[in-house]
Amino acid sequence: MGRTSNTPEKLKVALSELMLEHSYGAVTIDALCARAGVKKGSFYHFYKTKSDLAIEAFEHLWETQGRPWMDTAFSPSEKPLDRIRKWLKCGMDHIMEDLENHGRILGCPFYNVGSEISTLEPELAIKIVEILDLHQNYIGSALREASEAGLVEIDDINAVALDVFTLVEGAITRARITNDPAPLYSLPVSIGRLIGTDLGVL
Amino acid sequence: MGRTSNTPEKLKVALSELMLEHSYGAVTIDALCARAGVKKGSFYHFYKTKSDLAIEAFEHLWETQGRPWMDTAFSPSEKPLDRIRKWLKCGMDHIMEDLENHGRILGCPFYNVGSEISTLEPELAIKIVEILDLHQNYIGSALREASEAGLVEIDDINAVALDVFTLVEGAITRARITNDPAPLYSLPVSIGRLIGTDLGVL
DNA sequence: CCTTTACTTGACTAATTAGTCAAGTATTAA
DNA sequence: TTAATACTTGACTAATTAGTCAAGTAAAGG
Repeated sequence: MGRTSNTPEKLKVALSELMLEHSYGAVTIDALCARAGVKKGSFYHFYKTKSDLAIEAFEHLWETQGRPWMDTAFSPSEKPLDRIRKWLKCGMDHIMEDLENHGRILGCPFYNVGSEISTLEPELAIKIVEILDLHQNYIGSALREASEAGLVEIDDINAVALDVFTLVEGAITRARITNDPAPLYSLPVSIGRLIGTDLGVL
Repeated sequence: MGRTSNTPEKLKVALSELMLEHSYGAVTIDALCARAGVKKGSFYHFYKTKSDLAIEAFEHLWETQGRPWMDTAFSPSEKPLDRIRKWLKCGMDHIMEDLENHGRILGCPFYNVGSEISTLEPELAIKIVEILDLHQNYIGSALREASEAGLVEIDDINAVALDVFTLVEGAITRARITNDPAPLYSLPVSIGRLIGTDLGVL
């Protein structure tokens, strides 16, 4: 009973965008509501704090963007190493789209906001870590398959998956800081070194 | 003439600490002055904005901590690859000290704040990029020497130096987000893969 | 159709934060 | 010693931001 509403969705999208365009802390409730096209009372009808909304916003971001992207790239229909190539390619394309649309490299919301809020918003940090781990598992499972197929020789697959993901996130963060995609270009070669097989050009 | 003052220094130190403990945006002028033991009027006597102070704070941080650390680690008296080992060792020690003193992994101020403010404070971002480049040059020059000494075989030394630095920064950032030093342990091995020579245990 | 109720709105208060300033103080350098 | 002045202070204003609420609206479900 009573009316229904897509206000929560609008707020999640607005916060996701604003966090990435500026920073988590720089997003005021007023600016958030303005972007969402919603009045402040509505925000407080659904959420107690910005942090509460952020947790849902990150879940939403993962479900609507992260997971679909990862599922596509890491589809079992591709050969294991091709999955990693496809992942890098899609990520790169997405970053270049941001650059065209915003004139900025926006980077990864999970890493950006994670490092910003880790000492301030423990519950939000937990959610972010959860999602980072999900990403990493995709890489781990591709490497495991590649290893089983004899395409690579890796002792500690989880450690290498972490390295690969860490290098990529580090490069994306650097790209955001410098607003320059240059640090991303060498990733296929560098990841090749980490896993012991050149990934070639994307 | 007139009195002298160490207020600017106290403010730089206070901001450096608070940025790392919380975030750049979360530091209010009031909190900053309280930490520095200084009244707000004094802050405005010396600086126009927090961003102005931050630029000097980062310079100060580099001169008093970053550069001495890098100069010690990358001393020409060490063999080129030992310099990288020493750099990692010192960094690791420093991070573990933070963990003991604050109960937190605080990470790298340049990377943390850089990714937070890159879309908001262009001049501050420029200063941060400048300092990141300085760090990277130390690695590049050690690798160049190692290469000339035949200790490693690397085509594009600058690219590999970037990779090494990026991997380390990515790992430190992850450690901050998760408040767990685990991502750092594998760095010597992983960097070994990037440069083509195992660095062994620190 | 009509009742119930979830949602919306705008106008409000309270709290925080930024920024100003005139008066006072301490130190330098002549 | 003292005059000049750089720095300090606390009390102030202004602006921003968070958060509240009573009254109104619209849709779901009977």
